[in-house]
Amino acid sequence: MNPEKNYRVNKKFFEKDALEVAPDLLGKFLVVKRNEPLKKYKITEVEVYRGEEDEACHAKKGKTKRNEIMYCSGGHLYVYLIYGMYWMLNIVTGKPGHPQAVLIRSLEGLEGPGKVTKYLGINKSYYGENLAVSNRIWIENNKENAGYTTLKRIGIDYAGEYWKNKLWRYVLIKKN
DNA sequence: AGCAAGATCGGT
DNA sequence: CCGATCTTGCTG
Repeated sequence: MNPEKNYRVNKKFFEKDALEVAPDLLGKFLVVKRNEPLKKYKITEVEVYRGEEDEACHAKKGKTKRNEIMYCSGGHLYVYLIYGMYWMLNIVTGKPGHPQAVLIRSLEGLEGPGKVTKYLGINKSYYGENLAVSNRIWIENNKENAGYTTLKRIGIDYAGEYWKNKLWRYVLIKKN
């Protein structure tokens, strides 16, 4: 009997559309196994990048060596370096051939996508990792229901107004 | 082969 | 507001 198995989010969860997965990720736990003891970090802010038509999405110009994992089935990790310094942690969602991913922007007490990866030690070696089966990173369910707000995405001035204005950033409402 | 840009962050 | 820092992808 492996207790971990009862809590890990399965493959099916990630194979839904990014716009459905993103809000459902809020409140759940990101678990990274490095040095014991195992720690769980509550996901508090995520952002959706969805499809080749999305001007802000890395798949906007089709498949490349960097973004090819986005064309795979949901549950894989899309990790890339930005500004030569910060790793961005994304969870691929949806079905194969429909490039989309959810960026993990903040964890409880750890705000900022660059800080999340730096603190957790996420780097290129996590590219393509499968959250459904990996033994060093996965997502765990949380029973508490999560209220959230939607906002515009950050840092995508290069995308046109239409895509810039999409309310594809999801933030967990803090409870007092 | 060369170059511009980038889903960020911390310090002025 | 500005610089750090380097991989990627586009151009020639």
